[in-house]
Amino acid sequence: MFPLNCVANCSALQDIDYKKTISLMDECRNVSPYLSAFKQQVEKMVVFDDEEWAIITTHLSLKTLGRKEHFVQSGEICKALGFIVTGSMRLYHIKDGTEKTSYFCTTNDFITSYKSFMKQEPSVSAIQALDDVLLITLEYNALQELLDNPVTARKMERFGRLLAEDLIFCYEDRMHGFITQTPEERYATLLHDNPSMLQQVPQHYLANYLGITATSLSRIRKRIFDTIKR
Amino acid sequence: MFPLNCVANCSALQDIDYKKTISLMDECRNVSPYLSAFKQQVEKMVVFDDEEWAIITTHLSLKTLGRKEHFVQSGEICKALGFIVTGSMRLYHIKDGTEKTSYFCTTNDFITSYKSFMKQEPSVSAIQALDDVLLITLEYNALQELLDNPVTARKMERFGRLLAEDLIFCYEDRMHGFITQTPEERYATLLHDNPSMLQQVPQHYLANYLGITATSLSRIRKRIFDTIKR
DNA sequence: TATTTTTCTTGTCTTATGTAAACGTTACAA
DNA sequence: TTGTAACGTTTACATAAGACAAGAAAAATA
Repeated sequence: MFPLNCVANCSALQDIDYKKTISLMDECRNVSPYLSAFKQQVEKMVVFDDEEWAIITTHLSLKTLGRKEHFVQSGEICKALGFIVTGSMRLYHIKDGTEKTSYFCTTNDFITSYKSFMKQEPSVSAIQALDDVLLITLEYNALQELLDNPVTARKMERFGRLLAEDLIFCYEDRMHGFITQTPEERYATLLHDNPSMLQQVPQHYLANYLGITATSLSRIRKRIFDTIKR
Repeated sequence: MFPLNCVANCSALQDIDYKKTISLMDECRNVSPYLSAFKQQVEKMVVFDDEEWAIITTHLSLKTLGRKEHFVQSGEICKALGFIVTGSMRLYHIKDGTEKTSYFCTTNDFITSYKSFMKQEPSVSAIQALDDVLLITLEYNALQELLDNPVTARKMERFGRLLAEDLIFCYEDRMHGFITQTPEERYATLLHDNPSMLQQVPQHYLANYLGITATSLSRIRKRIFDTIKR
């Protein structure tokens, strides 16, 4: 297991020094010990053979983020697609100076600021670690190389398509909830479909995700749990 | 120009007879006169050469829908990806017996019930024509053939990826609106970014799209236009 | 352990929204 | 012309949500 605590111990360092430290540490680190979960998730979509994996692997990097560190800042270009080996993250927007969380990712999920990454333009959203996080990353240039390489091109296009489609399915469901359900129904649905998320994530983040305020979510919870008791 | 009025004139016929009529009419119709707009939109994403277009074209069909006719019904498997040559359509869900519109498409847009089409499973949403509509369609099996054909496979995978990505960009923006904006701000944004849509679409559909009731939208409009007058 | 920060709940007040129903207008068909 | 259906607006009323503030509880940190 990767010693995540060594990251946490550095968290008093300033942002910039800290990042340098990590990137130097990364140089010495090989992706391979953490590849199995990554391969497993990728091969749910496309099965690559050994030759292809050999190429892909050389295009991957490891990245560690301490709690509250950013994968992308708002206004920055998102440089990589991430795969979360351990930990969890949130995606948020800034509105009137306050943060609005709109998405969560956890172990075995892929994460990126999609439009920013694919178009290499400044991101409107930021992505931040909720815990200490270990990521496998695929940088934009590395992805382009895999899409250009005749050995990997065809399957990488397909992988990209299926990854995008999964995100669409997720958005379709979520949008469906916003259009057809009340905030209370959306919370109840989440409680039913994804109870683990509710325990891992601070409520005020969750409130944003549901499109309401933290105050309102607290009252919804009270309403629901009072009803259950009765 | 395609004589859409001939479709409208049949609209008194029962659903099932009507559909038969149209499908018979379709047999005699060649896609080619309507291809240019389609090609233009596709080639914003991927440029196909003549040999590839020749193959693709044989996999396309034409479909006409009269006003209020359905492209997909809720619970049905969505059989095709559509490209709107003329007309406009809406996507809606049913909640407590009432319809909730969640998406609009118009000329030069691609439309499908994504999850249903890609997984060939029953659709949770329905897609209906708002006008008389002329569509170029690509059926699921035809798409699979293009993805299997070595001549077209690589570029079709890419086309699929880029089409999916465009939809993600659209969802990202929309979700951003739901998380960070009030209904009034969402309406104002739409008024600014897409004024033509507001004029083409009935307000009660628009209200659903914004996540509010028609009553509330009417009040919002009154507030906004009163403010402008002052 | 003690202290600080973050998170959650509660209360009050104000405002926006949903529901349901009524009304006027328009488009279309009988 | 008349009738019907669809659409947009308005009203009254009840409810829920937002803003703001205070305090409790929990978690992170020293």
